[in-house]
Amino acid sequence: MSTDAKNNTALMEKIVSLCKRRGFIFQSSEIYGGCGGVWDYGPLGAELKRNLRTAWWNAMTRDREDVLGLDASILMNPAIWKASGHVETFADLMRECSLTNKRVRADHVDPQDGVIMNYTGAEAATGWKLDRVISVLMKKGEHIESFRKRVRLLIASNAGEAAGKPEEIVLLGEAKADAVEGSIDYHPETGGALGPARPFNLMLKTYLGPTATEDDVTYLRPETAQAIFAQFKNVFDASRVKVPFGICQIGKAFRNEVTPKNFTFRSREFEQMELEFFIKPDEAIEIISGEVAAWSEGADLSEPQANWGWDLWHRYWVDQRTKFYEGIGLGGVLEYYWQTPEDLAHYARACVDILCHFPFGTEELEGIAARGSFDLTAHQNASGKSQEVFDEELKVAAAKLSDEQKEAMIQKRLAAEQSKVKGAPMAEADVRAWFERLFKGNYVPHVIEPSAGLDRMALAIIANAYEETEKTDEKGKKEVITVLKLHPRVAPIKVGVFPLLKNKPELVAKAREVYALLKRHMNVFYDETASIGRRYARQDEVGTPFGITIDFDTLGEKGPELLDTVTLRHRDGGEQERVKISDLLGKLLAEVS
RNA sequence: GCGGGUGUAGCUCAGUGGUAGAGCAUCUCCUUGCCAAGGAGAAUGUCGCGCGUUCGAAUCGCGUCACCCGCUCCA
Repeated sequence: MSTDAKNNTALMEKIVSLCKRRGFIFQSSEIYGGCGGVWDYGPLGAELKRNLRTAWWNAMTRDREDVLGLDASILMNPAIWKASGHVETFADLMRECSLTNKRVRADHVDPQDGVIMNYTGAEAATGWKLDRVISVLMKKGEHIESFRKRVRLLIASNAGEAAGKPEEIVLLGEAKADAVEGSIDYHPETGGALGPARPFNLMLKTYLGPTATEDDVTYLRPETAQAIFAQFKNVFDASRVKVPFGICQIGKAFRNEVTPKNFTFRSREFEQMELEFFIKPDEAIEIISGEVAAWSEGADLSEPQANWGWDLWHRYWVDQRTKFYEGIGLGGVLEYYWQTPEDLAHYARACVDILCHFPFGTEELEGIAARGSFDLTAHQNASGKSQEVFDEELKVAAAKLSDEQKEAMIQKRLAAEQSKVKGAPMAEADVRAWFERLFKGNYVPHVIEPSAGLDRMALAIIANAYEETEKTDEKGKKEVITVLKLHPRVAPIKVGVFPLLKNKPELVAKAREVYALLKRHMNVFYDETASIGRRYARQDEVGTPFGITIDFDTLGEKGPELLDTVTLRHRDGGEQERVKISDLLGKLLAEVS
């Protein structure tokens, strides 16, 4: 491992340790030896997550007029997961290459010809050993030396750093076995022997109903989005909204990750915050507004416009989400990855990953995808229930189009279908049928989906707030001071209240008074033990942005002008100011909300 | 899933076959007039879990669980 990587691993370990020590995050079921890939939030972690949830909910729905909230259940009719493609994609039997662990679908192995070569194991100069039989297919026409080189490379890449350089790996007990033709027991690319066929379903299976038969199988949702699509029509009908509008939801989702790792970053139970923002198809915009606005560098994205198509809406949401992250203190550490046409799923038109710097690398916090009408159409087809909306404005505008204008739109779309990078083009008859509905004012809305992970967000906040400084005291003793520079809006504790000395009842009484005053409005921590410096330090370590100290001036000992004033200490920089108790609440609320 | 590593007090770690330790943190009392001060005392672990070897296991062996690192996976 490089020095950087070691430092980053050490940093991550310190963060994990702080999280446990101070009650942010604990390992699940720890007293029973833990439980893989799941984590519990302690008192401070619960507050942090709650603050993030509230910030997201306010930004996405409460502060807007065009987004509605939803709170759907985790368990749903399994037909939803069939329609969405989740069951099909992950219920397949897969076989794993014994050399590289690359997986192939069991029913999709191309037949191979060649000679089977067996080895009893392998070893390396580093002392590393592989003590199991390796069976690899030497393909027809492959030279024995290039074959051996290839095997060494595959072994090295799977063993990681322990095995050292590939060319220094020694293959043991080489033995030529049978020649095979049309064998489906070897990986088509690597030639490694394939293991038994096993299901690799990333969804957590459960039984709905006490009889627990195969008929009762359902899944814990692997994402919250599908519930929004499934309830789209109900929300639409119940809320007197018009497209464009959105539905957002916060909730738990579950995935049987093969390898949970990086603390809470990839876990099997996690919380998502998702918005499905429904928009008109571009063709509808063209009919109503005459044209679809084009994006250019520096375009004004602050206020949505009637002539925006999916591209501008997509960029608008990237902009909105960026502003959100800036508002919780993650502004400076974000990166963006615009997926290329090759990266994109066949139904997606564009997808931006918002990435954030973590000690273990730059990883995805949120994905913002333009998914067209893929999801609603899939549910419309599978359920047989129309997911179309009727748009009066569109119907009126379409009625004014000439037949030539209509045909020109159809031709334009047909050409676009032919030049698709991924997926089959839509048949002409289907395109014409779709326009037929559109001209009458009916369409299935398209969607922009900003999908964020709450646990990742919480981890990003903690990791990026973590700061160590070395301090030397009067005796020359060096010590490391840890500060979590959390944004006041997300900090679990907003302010600490301290009497300067606990053996002076007047100070304690006054401090309790201030504590009671603030407590009803924010999370406040009262502390009277140990020295004032230590109390400040304790709060710095958990990211409390403010400290209030009640001293003898507060009691009026230095004159009436300081009576009922306190020291307000700022975590970042440590500067102090004298504030009247009556001004405290307003001043603090402005900072923390 | 494969390979490597780790697992001892809340945290960081020492302890390699013979009665479980240190520093920090925690709690109590005293002291303390603004940035991890000092004193006195207290509490805290069947050494991840199970099985085995041994007169005797934190220590040796096997298994298992969890975490970390490297592969792999991540719709």
